[in-house]
Amino acid sequence: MENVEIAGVLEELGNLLEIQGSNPFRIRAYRNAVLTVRGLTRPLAAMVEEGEDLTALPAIGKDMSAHIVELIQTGGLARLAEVSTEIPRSLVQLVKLDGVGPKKAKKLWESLGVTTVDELEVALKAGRVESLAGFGATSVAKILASIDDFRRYSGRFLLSKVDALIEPLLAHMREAPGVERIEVAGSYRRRKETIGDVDLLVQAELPAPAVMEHFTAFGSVEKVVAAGDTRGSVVLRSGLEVDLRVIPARSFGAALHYFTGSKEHNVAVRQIAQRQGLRVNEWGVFRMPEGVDPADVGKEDGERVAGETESSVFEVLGMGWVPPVLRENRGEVEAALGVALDNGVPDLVTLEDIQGDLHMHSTWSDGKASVEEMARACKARGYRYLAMSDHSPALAMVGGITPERAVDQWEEIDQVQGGLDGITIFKSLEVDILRDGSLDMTDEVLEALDLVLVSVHSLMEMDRVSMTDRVITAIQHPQVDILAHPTGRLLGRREPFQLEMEEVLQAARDLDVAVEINANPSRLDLNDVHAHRAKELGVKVCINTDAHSVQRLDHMSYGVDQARRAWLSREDVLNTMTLAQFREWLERRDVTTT
DNA sequence: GCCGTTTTCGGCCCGACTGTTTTCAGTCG
Repeated sequence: MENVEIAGVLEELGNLLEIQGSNPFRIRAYRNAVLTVRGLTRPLAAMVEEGEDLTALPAIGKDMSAHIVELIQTGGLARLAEVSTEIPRSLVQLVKLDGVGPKKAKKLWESLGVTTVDELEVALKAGRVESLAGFGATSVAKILASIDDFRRYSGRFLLSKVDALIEPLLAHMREAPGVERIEVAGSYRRRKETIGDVDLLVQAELPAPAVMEHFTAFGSVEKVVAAGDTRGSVVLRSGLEVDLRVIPARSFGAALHYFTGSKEHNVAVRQIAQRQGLRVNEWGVFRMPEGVDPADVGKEDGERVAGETESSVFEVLGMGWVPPVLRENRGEVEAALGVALDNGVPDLVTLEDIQGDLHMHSTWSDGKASVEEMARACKARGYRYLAMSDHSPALAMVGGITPERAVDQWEEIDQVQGGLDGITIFKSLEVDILRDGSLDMTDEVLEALDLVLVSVHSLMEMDRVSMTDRVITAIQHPQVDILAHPTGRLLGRREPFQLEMEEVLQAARDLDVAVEINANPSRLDLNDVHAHRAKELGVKVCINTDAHSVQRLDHMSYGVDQARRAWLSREDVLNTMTLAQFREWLERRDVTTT
């Protein structure tokens, strides 16, 4: 059993215990164990195999260790089976709804027999919830709205989750007999924020029954939906559907292009081909014989002119190769043809271009690692600078930094800096934007900081006009440098709050404030569309991880993918600057006022 | 349920907001 699956089971058990009303500290123990398991780089199954003591891991004690061993050895967990006889497992879905927590879920179940989101919707609409103690008309409306959000995202997986789920599958498939090459196509290859299902392409000579057999025999397969000669489809225990296609070498590039999509991109490319008397499908690019009805043509009829490599497909159509992240039919086809843009498809920013991470937390607020650990980890990632930006006091639950403690933290930063060369630590804070747009920190501290990030963490249900005023008021403060996670969205969990992004971006341009692409895979906020707009307006975009642990500094790649999907180049991104350039940027207002 | 230790059990991040109440439980972060 894979680590992600183990984490999933422990998480579900913890959630069920919470609904049952179990000791809250026991619940937290489960959550902490889940964090540990998710953060491991080695498979627990291998550690158990080698007889390692799992209780040496943080947050894993006697019971958790036993749970994990049981899961690995039996594939199941008796404790979970036991709990699910007392309480329906589907109740954990209710808790994911905004406005429904464990107590309300339990009440809905005990009073009305509601066990699923569908049943809850029926009960809400029948007016049976409103009369329950603790519920009212307002909460009914709120829950109904969050059911809509829930539906919109159900069945989709975060890109980071898919990364974790398919890595073992890819390793498994590399060992299949006759496999020459493996690629993941689809929205995964385009690096979309969420993924519906996974399209796996395998290059092998047909027929290749052993490849399909190997595929369906993968350990995490729950259900085999289809298993033919060239195409198979399975559902993994995680609920992720994976389609496999076996493709001969001569067609691999064409298939990779075809199955990478997007559908809209493919349509546009096929139109280009048609104008040139060419036909593009997943088997290749073909020149059609004169005077033949296309309806009578087989999949590989005509003269094959391309298909073995993906770039050959573009080339034969007179196009440059288009990076998958751009294939949304948003101008990339024209750009690759050299008709819409002078310089074709832009040179996109890469992870290697990133010189620093300007948003992260330490144990001074809710981070897991010390200032020194974070700084050393940034240095290990090749960065030249970082900003230590813990929370301000309005986020009391995370122990935000008061003006007094800020001064103490600076001392520690100076000490760490003194023992560390090759990387520069900027003193920063992620300051809360309060209801009226004022900032949750004294001007004295703000002026003393190297860099100020601001963000909204509360009162997210304001109307569009008030929220827009609030954010613009905040960035008008003369010390503000970066607007962090501008819309507050949490993929699959919370919609972005109401915000007139165009006004905010224009204000950011006028005020010379940068906007963030938060690289946390659950946020990716700004989205690709807004980040692209920022580029058009000349607003600097900053890609930050918002890491709360050393491990999560690696989320940077998700932020870079998002920036690439937004067409951003190195020069559009603030933290690709050299240290000297960035220092200069920090002084930009002083320069313009003199 | 984990952890650390005062080595065998007590501590474990908690304040703001909301909608429901009529003094606060539940949710959120």
